[in-house]
Parts: sequence; structure tokens; C-alpha cells
Amino acid sequence: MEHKPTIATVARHAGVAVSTVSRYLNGRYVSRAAKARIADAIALLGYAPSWTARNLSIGRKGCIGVIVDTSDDPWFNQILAGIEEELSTRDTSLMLSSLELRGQYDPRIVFEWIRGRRVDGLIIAKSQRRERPLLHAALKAQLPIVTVAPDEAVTRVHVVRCDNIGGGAAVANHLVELGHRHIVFAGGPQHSLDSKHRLRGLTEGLAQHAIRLDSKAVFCCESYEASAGAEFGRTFLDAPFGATALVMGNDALALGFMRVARQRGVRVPRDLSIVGFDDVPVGALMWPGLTTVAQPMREMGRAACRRLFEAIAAPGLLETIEYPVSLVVRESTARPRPRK
Amino acid sequence: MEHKPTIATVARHAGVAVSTVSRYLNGRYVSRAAKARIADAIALLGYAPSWTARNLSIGRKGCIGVIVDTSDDPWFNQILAGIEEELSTRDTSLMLSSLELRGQYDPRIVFEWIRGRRVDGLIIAKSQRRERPLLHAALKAQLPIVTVAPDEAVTRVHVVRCDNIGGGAAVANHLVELGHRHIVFAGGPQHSLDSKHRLRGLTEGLAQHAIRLDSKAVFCCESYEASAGAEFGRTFLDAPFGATALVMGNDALALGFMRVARQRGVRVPRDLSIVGFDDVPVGALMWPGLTTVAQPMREMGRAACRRLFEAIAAPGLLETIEYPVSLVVRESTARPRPRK
DNA sequence: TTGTATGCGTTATCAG
DNA sequence: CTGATAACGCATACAA
Repeated sequence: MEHKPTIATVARHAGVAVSTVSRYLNGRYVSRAAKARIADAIALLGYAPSWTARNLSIGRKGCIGVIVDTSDDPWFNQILAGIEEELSTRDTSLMLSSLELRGQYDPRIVFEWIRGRRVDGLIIAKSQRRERPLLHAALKAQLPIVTVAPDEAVTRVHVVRCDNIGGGAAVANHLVELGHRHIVFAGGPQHSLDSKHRLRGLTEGLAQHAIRLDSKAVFCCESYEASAGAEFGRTFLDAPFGATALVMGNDALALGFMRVARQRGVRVPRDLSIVGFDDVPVGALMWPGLTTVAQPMREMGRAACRRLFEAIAAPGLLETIEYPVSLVVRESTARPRPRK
Repeated sequence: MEHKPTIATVARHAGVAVSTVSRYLNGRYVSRAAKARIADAIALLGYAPSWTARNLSIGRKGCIGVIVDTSDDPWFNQILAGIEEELSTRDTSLMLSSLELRGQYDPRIVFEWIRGRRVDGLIIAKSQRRERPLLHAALKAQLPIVTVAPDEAVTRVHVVRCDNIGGGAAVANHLVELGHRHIVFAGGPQHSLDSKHRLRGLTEGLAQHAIRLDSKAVFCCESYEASAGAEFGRTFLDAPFGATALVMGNDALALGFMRVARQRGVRVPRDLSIVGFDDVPVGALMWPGLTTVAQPMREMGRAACRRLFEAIAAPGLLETIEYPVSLVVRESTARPRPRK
């Protein structure tokens, strides 16, 4: 094998012009005779077209960029699986970049993608306020963008999210049905839109049952990481608490909290029922399993991908797709213990 | 903005030839005067070179492919973070593909990468026997390959692994020091090389202390997934057991087992000490935290990436890099309860 | 040091 | 239906 065969090699071998081979490859009109000869030549030479050249010629990249804070996030991994699934049916690949690689925010790679026109579109998971410059740059470069579960109000981009308010309400119903009356909520960072929505749903849901969620029963954590949940746990459990149920802003926080609780001998759910949000796989792995609000993450990933391709093909109207959530009841919630 | 500026636009604007601009971009010799004019033109036009065109011209792809069974694997995510870290210093991007997307093995995308010459090299995480056709195809296409923690004997590729035998021995020492004499090992799939090595290290380590690991005390699970660990737990715990410590083939198995154990009221570590392998982040999140053998996964990911680039630059000798492991003692191991 | 010409592998446009 | 030929955007011998 001297050199990789190109379309020209094939053409020469089949005794036709390169343009004919190109047409053959792209399913255009070619006579049966030529078709056969070209097919033979391709098989004989083991020819495969070059993506790079093809992309240069038709002016696309054949890649979409997927952006996330850190790729070792169970929630994101489910989204990613959905994207990959959808992508596997198309002739496009996935480029990945984490924004927070060594503990600090560094979006340079993504800016490089945008400037160098390496991607046909962008999917951003959980975009926050700090992603604004990124969005601006992409928008200016006419790059279609889909955000999944944006944690702040975004504009001019496509959105795939889930019904956090409904999720909060579902939790309220569940806890009330179990008999809880004293409930505490601890969300993520103060400005997190997700937490606000989840809290709103919870509050409204409780209000339906004439239960008021006092503002003193609402906390927020430093981040959405387990460590923040643990930290909250330490301060919360240090003081005596009257609550019988605790709703955390997401599963990671809940898991971090639970570890501390267990460490201190607080029995879940006997002493305290706990609920999370997201339904990450590990929640089902512990005992007690974590009661949580599940998002159809895989499907959301697929939807994001589909939406992006529609936007690439036809820069149409912006759209927000909202997915329903569902309560997954495991062992971390139960009837409150009757108080003496 | 009518059209994206190209290198020609810049050249015209700066009053020089395109080749001069190209040289400027690639840091070759250009007179100070020309340099300044080109820089001005670039800034003015907001020009950025096209990666696609550049790659076509110099005959590379600017992408490496990263392959894994499923991307929602905590171990892999750490490896991935390392790869990304190393990549961030180079002008190369990362393409990702999961082999097992909808529960079934489907390597078509990767074959497409290889045939279409979309990547400059391949990193394969945990390759198994079934990956052989893939390796063959890549090798035939002259594509450099690095495997991380291959789970079978591989040849003709670069390897980054960790010292599983040493890990097994470390576990043996730890358990013996605690006073354990009756130890059970449950590995992954029967032919898994990792499990074999870990078991060998354990056996040899115990032998140092004149403790024999009976073949009846060695089991294997269907897979490396938590569900398999849970399944093992159900059958193992159904029968009375004399062992005071259990070593599982990896963390996922250990977590699956622990859930079942806790569910059945078996107290860890009081009734049974448990050890895993890998040190995935969730192991530290539970209570009791999982004692385990840590691999420097992040560093291994970086090493794999570095090795791949060396191989791309100069197809030199094959190399195996082996990293040391370290025992991480948490709460799942303790002295055995004195037997009556 | 700079400019000219040619190549990288495909696709697209037109005549034929 | 087919075949030249010009893009696509950049890199690089080679000549000046």
C-alpha cells in the first residue's frame, strides 16, 4: 500500500471522472454500468472518503461541541448518553470539553472551537451566568446553541429543561401523604434558578394542604456538590431540629447530607426523611435508597441533540422543550415517627 | 459581515501574499513591518484560521478518539478528566464514543472513525477481547493506540495500567494487620485479567502471613456492575459464612454488595469488612466509606494522552506504563468481631 | 524575507 | 448521464 486511495484513484481505476465517483458516493444519478465499475474499484482499493476533505468542501465541520462544568457528573453523564445515542444515527461526531478542569473555570477551549469554527453547533449543560461570554461569542459566530437545564434565565438559545416546579409539588404531595408537617428545604447556590423553581413547587404544593413553609426553613448550600450537602448537614444537625423531612436541592447534596447524618447516628428515614432531585444512578445504590424526583435525562439529551440539528439545518424559531418529571420513592422517606 | 474572512482576505488587506500570512500564523520568518500590518489586518477583520482547512492541508485530523464501554462509569470519568487536562495544552480535540449505547455492543461509530480517518489516534479504556476487531482495523490503518487498563493481554499497542498485583497485596496486609484470617474474594467476570491480578496479589500477600486463600473462598461475578455485586450478595449472604472480610473485584461490585448487606441487617464493618478496588468518588460518599485500592486515574489519563501524542509524532517502540496504587482506608474495614 | 504555484481530497457548476 | 474545472482555506517547495 503506497498511498491511501483517494477519489481520484477510484476514478482512474473505474475509468470514469472524479465527479462521477462523487455523484456515486452521494447517491446521485449514475448509469448502472458505471455504478458497477465504481463499486468494484472501491472494493478493490478499500477506499473510504476523507471526512476532513468532505467537510472542507461542503462547509461544515461534522462535529458538535458538548460543554459541561465537569464531565464527572452523574447527571451530565446521562444527558451525554442521550446525545451519543441520537448522534449515532447521524454522520456527526461529538467533541467534549469540561469548563472546570483543574478546579478553576477555564473556557478557552470552547472559545477556540468557536473562533476556529470547529463545530457546527453547541450543547451546553447547566449553563450559568458565567457562561454568558461564551454564549455571546457563539451567537456572534452564528452558531446554533441548545442549553440543557440552564440554571439562569437565558435568551436567544434553544432550551431543554424539566418541570422543576411540578417536581417540587410532587415532593410536597408525597411528604404530606406520609404525614409530614414540618419540612425543611435546602437548595443549591442562592441564585440557582433550579432551586428556586423546586422550592416554589414545594411551597405551592404544601400550601395546597394548608401547610406553610416558613422562610426560616429554607436554606441554601454553597454549591450543588456533595461536599456542600455534607457541610450543610454538619451545621444543620448541630442544632436540634423539629423537622421530620428534608428536601435537598439535588441528589448530590442529599447524598452528602445523608453521609453526615448517618455518621452522627441520625436514622434515615426514621428520624428524618430525605428527598433529592435528579435521580442519579448512585441514589439507587445506597441503602436506604434515595427518594428523588427523576428527570428523563437520557431523553432530554436526545431532544437537545435533535433540536440542535434542526437549528443547524434551518435557523428557525427558538423553542423551549419542557419534560415532565416523576417521583421515585425509595427508602429515604417514610411516615414521621410519632413525637412524644 | 458578508463572508468569513480567510487568509486571502487578510493578505489582501495587509498588502502581502497569502504565504506570508501563513508563515506569520505558523511563527516563521516575517519582517517586522509585514508582521505589524498582518497583525492589524487580523485584528481588524477578526480573522481566525479554519481548522478544517488547516488539517486537510497538513494531513492530520486534530482529533483523538476516546473509546469506552459506557461513558457513565465513574472510573472512566476520572480517566477522561486526565485526558482532557492534557489535551487542553495542545491544539487537538477529543472525540468520544461509547461502545455500549443501548445495552448492546455496537462499535460502528469507531469503525467509521477509522475508515474515514477522522482521528489521529485512539485511546481505549478497559479494552476486552471483544475489542480485537477494532484494534485490528486501527492497526491496519496505522493508527496509534493506547489502551488504559486493558482487561486482557493485548499486543502491538501502548498500555497504561496500574499495579493490580501490588494492590491485592496491600489489601492482604491491611486485613491481616486488622486481625482477619478468614477472607473471601469475589472478582469480576471469570476471564478478567484485572481480577486475576488482584486475586493473585491478595493470595500472595496472605501467603506471606501463612494464610491460605482457599479456592472455595474465591468467587466471580457476572460483570463489574453494581447489580452483579448485589446479586452475588444475595446468594452469598443466604448461606451462613465464616469469613470476616470480603474483597470485591472493584468498587461498583462492592457498593452493590454493601447495599444488599445493609438491607439484610449485616453490619459493615462489624459483621463483615469490605474492600473494593479503584477508589471511585462515590465510595467516599457513603457511610461507612469504602476502603479501597486507589489508582491514580487522573494521572493515568494524562499519561495515556501523552503517550498517544508521542506515538503520533514518532511511531516508536511500544511501551507499558505501570502506575503504583495506594490503599485508602475508610470505614468499611475494621478488626473482626471476636467469635464466640 | 517574500511571492508564485501547486497540493490536500471532495463537492458543485456547467457545458457537452 | 458524464467529464472538465473551479472552489473550499490553508501549507509549502521553490524561485525571486
